Amino acid sequence: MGADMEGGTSLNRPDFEQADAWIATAPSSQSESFLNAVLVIRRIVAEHHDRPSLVSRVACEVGAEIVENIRQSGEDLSSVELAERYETSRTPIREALLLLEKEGLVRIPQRRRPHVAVLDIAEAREIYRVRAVLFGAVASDAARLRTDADLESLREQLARLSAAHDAHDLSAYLWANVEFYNRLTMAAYNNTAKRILDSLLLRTLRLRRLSLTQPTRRERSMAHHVQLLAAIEEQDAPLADVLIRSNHLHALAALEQLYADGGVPLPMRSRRRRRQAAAAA
Amino acid sequence: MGADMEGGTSLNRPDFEQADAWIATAPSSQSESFLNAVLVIRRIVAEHHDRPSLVSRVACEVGAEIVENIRQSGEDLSSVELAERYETSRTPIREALLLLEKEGLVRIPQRRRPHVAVLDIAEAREIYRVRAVLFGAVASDAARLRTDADLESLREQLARLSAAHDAHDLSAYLWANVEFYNRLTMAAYNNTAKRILDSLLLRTLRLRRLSLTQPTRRERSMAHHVQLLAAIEEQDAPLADVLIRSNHLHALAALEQLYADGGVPLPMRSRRRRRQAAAAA
DNA sequence: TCGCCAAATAATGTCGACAAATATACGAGC
DNA sequence: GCTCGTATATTTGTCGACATTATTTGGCGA
Repeated sequence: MGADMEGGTSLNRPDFEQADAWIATAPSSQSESFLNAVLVIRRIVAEHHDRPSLVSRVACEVGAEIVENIRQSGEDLSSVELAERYETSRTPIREALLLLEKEGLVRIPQRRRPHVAVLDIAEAREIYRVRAVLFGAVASDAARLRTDADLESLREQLARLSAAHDAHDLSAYLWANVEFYNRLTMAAYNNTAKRILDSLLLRTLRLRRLSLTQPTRRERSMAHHVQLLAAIEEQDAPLADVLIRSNHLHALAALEQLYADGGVPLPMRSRRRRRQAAAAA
Repeated sequence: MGADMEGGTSLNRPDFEQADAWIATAPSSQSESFLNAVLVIRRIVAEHHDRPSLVSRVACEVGAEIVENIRQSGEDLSSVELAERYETSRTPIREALLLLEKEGLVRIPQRRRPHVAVLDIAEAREIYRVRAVLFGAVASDAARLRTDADLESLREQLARLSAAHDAHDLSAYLWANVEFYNRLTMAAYNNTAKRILDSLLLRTLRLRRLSLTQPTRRERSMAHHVQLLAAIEEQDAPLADVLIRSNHLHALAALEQLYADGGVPLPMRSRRRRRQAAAAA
């Protein structure tokens, strides 16, 4: 999806330049990253909506916009605006927003406009703590239960991760990372845990790109993945557990740093962008 | 399972005798247990719906019926039926069902009737494993972070638990147990973890009563709580961790036993109860 | 000029209706 | 008698409309 023309209305995704700031190297990978976001979100939020229903389409797209920081934290998500934009009634929009609320990307207060959920450092801390513990258990299980096919799948993904790392392609690295964790959780054969981890991942995905901006963080992350896969190959469950927990705590520390330095662009106090009287279809 | 009488309309809560089978001693605590279920569900599913909105009312009541095994596993939850029963349109019903789906009590396949989620042993196993790990971390945190007020609250609740145990009141014991865990998770000051644990608890609440039917299980559970509180009082985080994990694994073992013995009344293959033309208002 | 209160505006929650899709009942064929 | 295909009957997904409730605009007073 390229430039959203129709220059006047504020309905289009704004400030692409801002998004640019996070894409370190490959400028053309913007839309590709967005597509990745849509795919991941579809996997997580619309897993049961097998067929491309209306609500799943809206949920995926809006969710991707949030994850890609096209919609800023706290920004209003008026159901009528979205209904106009997707040329549908408000009922499916409402349901899509409910799906996104379930994943923690959107908040829907009673009788108030839904808005993009804000992720303060306290909540991020909580999420990372939970993820660390759960991921530890999952990695531990994966180390014990993984099949050869799982192992092969993980190796393959690690190669992609490494390639993205070498190419200094931040966006590619990010999504390869997500997919690596996806395969890892699958290897533990615990769908309940996977669901929870996926949901928690989604919540912090907005910050992930920020955190990986730091080169030292990326180095550490890459090294970590190599170690982790080795531990799983050797079926060293305790080591896998400790490794992944440690990595999460480091990632959290990096995030705390970013928040402390004001590197997180989040404020935006819920003032609604004025709707222009938009023309026809 | 008991007689599915289908006397007049099948819209009312049926087979109270069936519920009776699980209430070991106090026959009058039936409705009280239902009320407890409603309260707990309101706390969990409708936490943001502060004001008593329509959807929260429906969600709480239907959810309570599921948890109390008044609605059987797999039973259809037609939105028109519910709309009739609550004298409202289908829109709020739909949203209420979505809320319950989010908590795993209901499944809503596309273009098919929603139905009470079935909880097979595999999923129960997954849930208990996740809960064990997460609860371990939470208990660990609680041991370190608990304030004196938290401690007092836990002691008080343990007393109630003990009283219910001495009175052989299964239902009271069950709900006191739920509240004890609620206070415990609060003492860890991690709302994300609490939310997840609450949701997982809700999913297994239906089975909990079954599991506690076994007297030895109740003895063990009671003893466990005493030990756990002691560990938290002494700020022995590792001990709290191990204790709660161990308890969960024992509970799971009891469940496996029940499933193996066919003690779980769950089957019911989604055939819809025939609607009778119900009369006026 | 700034802050508080009231009218006006816009958004949400709910409703009843309709089209598409599914589940049920009925009847034919073996 | 039982299984399979077809017609009927519900049911879901979506829509546009309305009442109620927030939000914003505009006015008044200090």
